[in-house]
Amino acid sequence: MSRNLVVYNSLTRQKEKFSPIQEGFIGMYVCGPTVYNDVHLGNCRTFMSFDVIYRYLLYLGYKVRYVRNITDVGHLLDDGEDRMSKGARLDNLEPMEVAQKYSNGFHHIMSIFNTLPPSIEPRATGHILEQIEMVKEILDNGYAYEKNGSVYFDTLKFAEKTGEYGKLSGRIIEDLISESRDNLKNQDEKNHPSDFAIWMKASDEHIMKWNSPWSVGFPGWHLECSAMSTKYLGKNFDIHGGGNDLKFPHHENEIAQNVGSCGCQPANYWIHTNMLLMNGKKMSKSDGNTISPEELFTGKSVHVSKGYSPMVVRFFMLQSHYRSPNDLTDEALLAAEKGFKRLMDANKNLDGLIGASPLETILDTKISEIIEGAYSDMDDDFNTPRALARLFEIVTIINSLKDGQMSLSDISVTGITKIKDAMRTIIFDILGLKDESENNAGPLDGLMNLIIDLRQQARVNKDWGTSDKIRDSLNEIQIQIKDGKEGTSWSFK
RNA sequence: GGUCGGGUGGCCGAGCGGUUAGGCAGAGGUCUGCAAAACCUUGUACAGCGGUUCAAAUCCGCUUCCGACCUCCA
Repeated sequence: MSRNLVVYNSLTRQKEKFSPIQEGFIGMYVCGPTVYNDVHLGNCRTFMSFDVIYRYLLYLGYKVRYVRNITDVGHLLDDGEDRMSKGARLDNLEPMEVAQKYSNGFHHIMSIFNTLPPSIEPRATGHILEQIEMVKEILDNGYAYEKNGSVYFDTLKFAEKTGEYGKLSGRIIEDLISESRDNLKNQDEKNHPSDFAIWMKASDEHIMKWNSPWSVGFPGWHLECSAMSTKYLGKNFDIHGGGNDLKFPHHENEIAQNVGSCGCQPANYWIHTNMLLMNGKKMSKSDGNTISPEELFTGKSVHVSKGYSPMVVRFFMLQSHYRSPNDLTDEALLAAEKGFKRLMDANKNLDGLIGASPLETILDTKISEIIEGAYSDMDDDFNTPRALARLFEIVTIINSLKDGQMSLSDISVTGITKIKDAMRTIIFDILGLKDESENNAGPLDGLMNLIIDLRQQARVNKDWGTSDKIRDSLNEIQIQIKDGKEGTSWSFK
């Protein structure tokens, strides 16, 4: 915590020095998925971005309560039907079955991408009471009105009295009047087009509904995040995050609900991640420009020429800043795959290195500067691409030491230890990458050692026919033989 | 149409007043029985036009192209 963390705050549109409400503790709320179908890669990018943020805050020594919700009710489609109900109707399942099924899938993918689980993962349906309470408070404060069993947030009145509405998204309420879409359900019940439902009366055929003072119905989308963040992090907490497509209306309305119920700003810092593009276009569930994690891993998609491992994908995403759009292309993934391998190989090469200088050297100093630079990059609004660039400078040094372009006497014992610590802390703890090649242990290793050994004998006997046959045959089954200075190794192609 | 954010070398992608970003590809070299792999070295850039400045990819203006949001989205 001695470092100076700076974060970009969407609320003020500038980088700000980060200081938590309570020294040493951080409350962070991130909008999670609506579990009505499989996660797509765009979702994954957002959660990986916040995973790195979470990991870095932990690294800095903060005790972080990371809350990421699961929305399983209240999210309306264009025709007014609840997403969950629609999923249930199509699959002939209970709504809770749909939610469970896709929550499981979501967790599975998140773990494949090596993201840490949040501290609390609350569900909207588990917090109906809290949401009803919040509707009451908003009504009591005069920022909502009831119409036919539904309750709407009064954006005009709220904007007039508090001047708060539109701050986050840079929206002006007059513009909202003329631009609002008019095809939403119960639009005619609203006093003002920018008003939004915080409680909706359910129709008879609606499956997910609860009793309330106003009607048998369900909470509006936006409300669950306001209620749950308040419940678990308090009325005012440190960080609120989400994809930047949630800025409006979701986050704007969330702020309105929080301010409207308790009179205080929910979060001090708003962090928004940018979109994942594919071939230059926004990746989105609704317009078909999408690739699922499985398709990407297996290569079974028209968008990729082959499969890419989860860590290659994670590395690829870390190579761009979380606030920049990231364009996923086959070519870019191919480049990331090679770069990631180089990074992992260098890390492994470290094991064989021992510094020979008893004293601190010029190289030691240079390395310390690079490492400090990498941490400074993380301090600067979690700049992972820059931190990664610094690591590659170290990669070159490691390889030069290993291959003899640099002498081991140029570096001290502690210099090597420093590199090892920093590489591992940054790559694995902070960036959350994993060395996937370490999963190959078992009988295969022994078998390969035997084959390599036999080939080595043939080579010693200058039996090139046999040695080349072994090499070429293995190559055909996607195993690559690598003859190096200190012996032969192998890997999957 | 409104609001916001962008256009950086063959590709991806940082930087946002003076410094080598980095990765991939390309070129040269090292190693090797040959090859592959690996490693080292290295060229190439800031959409266009003006302006401010000793100095601009970085600030300002205009032009042009692209993207996001504007009540489905992470």
